[in-house]
Amino acid sequence: MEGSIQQFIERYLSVSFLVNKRGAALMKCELDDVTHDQYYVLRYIYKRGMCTSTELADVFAVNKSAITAMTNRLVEKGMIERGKDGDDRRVISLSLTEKGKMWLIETEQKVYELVQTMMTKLSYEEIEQFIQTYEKLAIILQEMEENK
Amino acid sequence: MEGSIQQFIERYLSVSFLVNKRGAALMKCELDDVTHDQYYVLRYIYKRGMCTSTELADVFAVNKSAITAMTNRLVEKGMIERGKDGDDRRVISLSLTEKGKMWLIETEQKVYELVQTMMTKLSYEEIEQFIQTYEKLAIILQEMEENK
DNA sequence: TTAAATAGTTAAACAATTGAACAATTTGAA
DNA sequence: TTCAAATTGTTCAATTGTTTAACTATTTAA
Repeated sequence: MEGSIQQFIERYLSVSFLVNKRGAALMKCELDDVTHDQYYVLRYIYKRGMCTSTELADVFAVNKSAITAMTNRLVEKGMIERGKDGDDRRVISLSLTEKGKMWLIETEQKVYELVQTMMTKLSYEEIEQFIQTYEKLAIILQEMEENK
Repeated sequence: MEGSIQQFIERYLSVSFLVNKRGAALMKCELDDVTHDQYYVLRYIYKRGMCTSTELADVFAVNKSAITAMTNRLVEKGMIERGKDGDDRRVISLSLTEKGKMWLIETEQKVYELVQTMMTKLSYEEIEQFIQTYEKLAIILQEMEENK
């Protein structure tokens, strides 16, 4: 049993790195001017409607100054805009511009096709099970981060 | 059925990004001076015993010049060494130094503990199934890359 | 034999990231 | 109520990973 766990870990480390790297490389082809990380930031803001730097830094597990740099580039590209809102005058809200929304909707289409091509080589049940476990891992990781 | 696939894609995009980011952030704590990417390069060379720049560039899906930059840093850190060998005098072989091997073995221990903490919250069967599907995805991605 | 292909490097540019220092603002305890 | 501590976001300098184009050295093949 011990040996098997070791092998699981070994296989997991190898395959997770590979899939991430190769997946990112494939996605990049669909993203024009926008980088892989920027795409995920745009996605996140779009799904939230609006969010703050601190929230992004928490979600993406990076420093706030990294978020400042990224959002600067996205503002320069006309994809997002900063706005003051709410009672707390320290807080700056981030939201997609019309251009940003248009771009994201178009791009999601292409990315979806890519992921779909990948997924339809698996059975419905296998996908369901895979994603469920993946989601469990996300929660476990978050707990591990908090208990540190 | 159509709608479900859409939801799978959405869930997959969200969760894969999160797990990668957070997993990398947790791992980084165990890696002293070495970066996340450098760790995977060291791992790969160690498992192979020896390899070339071109091979690394293929496996990691990046340009050869990116590999040159990374290996330069690893040579500066004393973790790997370049050697000429074989008949083809263009080829430069990369292998771990003694220091590199020592470091990797120690670090693998810590990383294994981390991954183990994560995995032991799942059942044996669930891990097995998850990794199997993950490995299928790696193969599918490689095929998609070739057919392009 | 020589033109094309291959292995690796270099240099310039950009993106992502960290850490430390900072300004503006809010919160909370004495 | 007041003032020290905490929070939000920014700036700056440094490091790393990456791409593209141009280049050198070497091998392959027509």
